[in-house]
Amino acid sequence: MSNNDENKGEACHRSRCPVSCLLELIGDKWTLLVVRDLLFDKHTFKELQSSPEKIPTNILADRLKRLEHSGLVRREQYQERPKRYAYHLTEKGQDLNPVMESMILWSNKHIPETYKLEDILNLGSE
Amino acid sequence: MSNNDENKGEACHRSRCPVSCLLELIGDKWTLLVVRDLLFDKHTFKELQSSPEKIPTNILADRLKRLEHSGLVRREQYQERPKRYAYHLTEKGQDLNPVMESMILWSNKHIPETYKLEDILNLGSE
DNA sequence: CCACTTACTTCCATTTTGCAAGTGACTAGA
DNA sequence: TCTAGTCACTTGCAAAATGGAAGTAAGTGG
Repeated sequence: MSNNDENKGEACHRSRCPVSCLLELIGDKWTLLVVRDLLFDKHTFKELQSSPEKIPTNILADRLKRLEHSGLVRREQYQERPKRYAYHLTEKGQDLNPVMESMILWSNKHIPETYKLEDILNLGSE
Repeated sequence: MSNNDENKGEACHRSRCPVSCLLELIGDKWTLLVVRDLLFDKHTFKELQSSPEKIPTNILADRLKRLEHSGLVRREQYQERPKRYAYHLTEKGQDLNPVMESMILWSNKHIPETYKLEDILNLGSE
């Protein structure tokens, strides 16, 4: 990361459309799954890696870096020796909750067999 | 559409997570922009092509096919000679509106200079 | 006939993905 | 001390996806 990269949180946008701009941050098959897991109290690399969709580790590392760079996620050391890191959503990241919720509602209506919100919470505590 | 195509709207999912399943349909940088345009009354290939993000034509054709295949979009001929086609959202596709709205709210809050909903509607009528 | 339009398709170099294997730092046990 | 194991990644590489440009098919209008 050079100095030039840092002054703007983001690179130049394709347009000023809010949908387009958000898609530049989360527009792919994996990023929102990471956000989902962070919302549902998974915080270490290991925990994020072990989700049922089986995200490849290089993709996970990349997405965490991007999310951190775009200010949605904060990486913090939770242990000194050996050094271990945990990832947490910033407020900006947590604000994606309504997006996530509307997506869940859509899928529950249109894709049979998808887990309801309660199912997800129950699964998490098993 | 044959009977065979219909029973499988989709291939096998990565998981039964509603977020993951929806991402298999719209999880990329372009698909939701097409849905956005269809929501905002753009219906021909030409119109969709001319959005400010400048989607490549091969990607647009591919995304329209996928959206049609997953039942979010319907392709219909609106003119006989020469044959011309228009794309419209099905009810399933229109139901993505709340997702779109929550995304717009997020961007308006967190990304400066993004258009508000009114701005978008005004631009459309110019 | 020629230019022009719409709705795509094809070609191909570059980029991104996805899988497997490897690395570095450390701990705990024989 | 040697060995195995854990966590948090990184690296290598083949395969797939993307993006830009050019081409094509089917028409219209002059």
